[in-house]
Amino acid sequence: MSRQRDAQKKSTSGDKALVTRRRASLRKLAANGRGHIRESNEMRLLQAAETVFAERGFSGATTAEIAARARLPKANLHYYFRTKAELYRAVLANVLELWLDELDRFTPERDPSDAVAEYIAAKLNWSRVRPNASKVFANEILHGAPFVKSYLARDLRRRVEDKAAVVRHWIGQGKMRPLDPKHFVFQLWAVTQHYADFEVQVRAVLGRRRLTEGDFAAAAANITGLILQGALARPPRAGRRRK
Amino acid sequence: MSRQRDAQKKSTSGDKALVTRRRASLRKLAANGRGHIRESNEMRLLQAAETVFAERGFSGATTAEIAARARLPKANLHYYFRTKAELYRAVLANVLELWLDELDRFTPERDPSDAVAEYIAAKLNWSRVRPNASKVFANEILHGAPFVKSYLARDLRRRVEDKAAVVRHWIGQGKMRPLDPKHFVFQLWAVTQHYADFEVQVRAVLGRRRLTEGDFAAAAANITGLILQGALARPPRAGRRRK
DNA sequence: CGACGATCTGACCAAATGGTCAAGTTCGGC
DNA sequence: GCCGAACTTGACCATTTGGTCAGATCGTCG
Repeated sequence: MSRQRDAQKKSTSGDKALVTRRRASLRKLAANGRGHIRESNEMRLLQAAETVFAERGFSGATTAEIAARARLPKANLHYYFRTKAELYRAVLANVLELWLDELDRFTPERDPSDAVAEYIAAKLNWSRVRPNASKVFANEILHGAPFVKSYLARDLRRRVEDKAAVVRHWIGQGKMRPLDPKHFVFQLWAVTQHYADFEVQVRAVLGRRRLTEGDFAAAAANITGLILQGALARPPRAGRRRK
Repeated sequence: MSRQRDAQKKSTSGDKALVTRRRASLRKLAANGRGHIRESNEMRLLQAAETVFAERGFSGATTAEIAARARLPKANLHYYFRTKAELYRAVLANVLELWLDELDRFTPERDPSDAVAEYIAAKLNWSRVRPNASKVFANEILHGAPFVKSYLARDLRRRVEDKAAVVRHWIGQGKMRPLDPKHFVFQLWAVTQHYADFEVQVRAVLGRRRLTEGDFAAAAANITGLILQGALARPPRAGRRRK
């Protein structure tokens, strides 16, 4: 819980006072081993909210539906989260935390093929096990990122900048084709998130009622093959020598 | 206008009576050379609606805002489009029409590298000149495609089935690597739409206030390079010279 | 146990919003 | 210029919905 709250404080600017008050309250309670009711209820609300926000978007979601899904009276929801926006922010903070770290597989020492393959597998796995997180984020971005614009411009941008340097390093080593590192990252994001965000379309085209584990395996294999062959430098042997 | 209406009739099941009535009225007027007021106003409303739906989603959009953007009183909007849902359907129909045809570049006689490169360029171009169309569609899919689910399962699925056959043909000819054709199509969609749907994120990471033509050119080059090298069979001879 | 803060909740409210309507005004063919 | 149809629009309404509140209940520490 506190992880999520900290992330929230980091990534959003509004409601400082509120957050501070709530955190103080939490700390005191946590120290006493109390507050487990709060923790449990916030958990349920966040989970319900993730689902409802994913299905209906921010405006389409109603606090009544979220509360119902969490099996709590609506007034209780507003006891834990002052406003719908605050609840939404909390959900977003969870997702951002999830997303951000995956890029850390990109380090100069590693082999790009390993790092990229792992990244694809990991991201695709999130799309499978927590599609709603992905959808909430996608929805937020789609509508202009009103809540996380500053986060994107700060943290995310810096992070991608770092990873772009790594990719450039790999290129310099002759391990990858010369390509634009940032666009390369966009393309990784695009293909992996697609299976969560556009799930309905994928299902419709494949004629599935639900995407199976096999579908995701096929997707992973395809993406990995495409990206690796598309982005890695061709192996120097086999009669061809590059660089 | 009639194109859009037909597409709408094809792709949605509800409101048959309404559509029929409106179409009859339209036909009569068109025959007399009248109805230009209707045409012009519907146009403005559709355009305004595309923007607002893209920015706010279906639930977030208000008929008042759409009307204001079209510089018409709200009651006037409801004169041309009975309900918000009907207006939304009309916007969607426009987009679907736009999307569907691009896949037709995939024909067995063509060279896959040409077809794919063209497709990427075309799709990316739509992302640039009509990002809102893409966003409306993305939003619809993201939230479970309540209005177009049947369209996806019918028309789109068949279309992709066809094109998958073409890809298989190319693979059989040794022009492409053996890969899953449908997933290949998903990946094409993903990377091209990303630049419209996640525009804010792309802008934030690139540090742009607006995506320039140059950004799109870079994206196109990168995607094309990645996909072509990733999906085409390696040229049999060592000295490369294609086209 | 008694106290006190945390938690719970039904009832309520004001604002926003989709949609209606009736009384107009304009248009274009005759 | 007349007439019916197309179009316009301010005023209005019912519903939905985010959020409030006061009073009740619970949990636990001293």
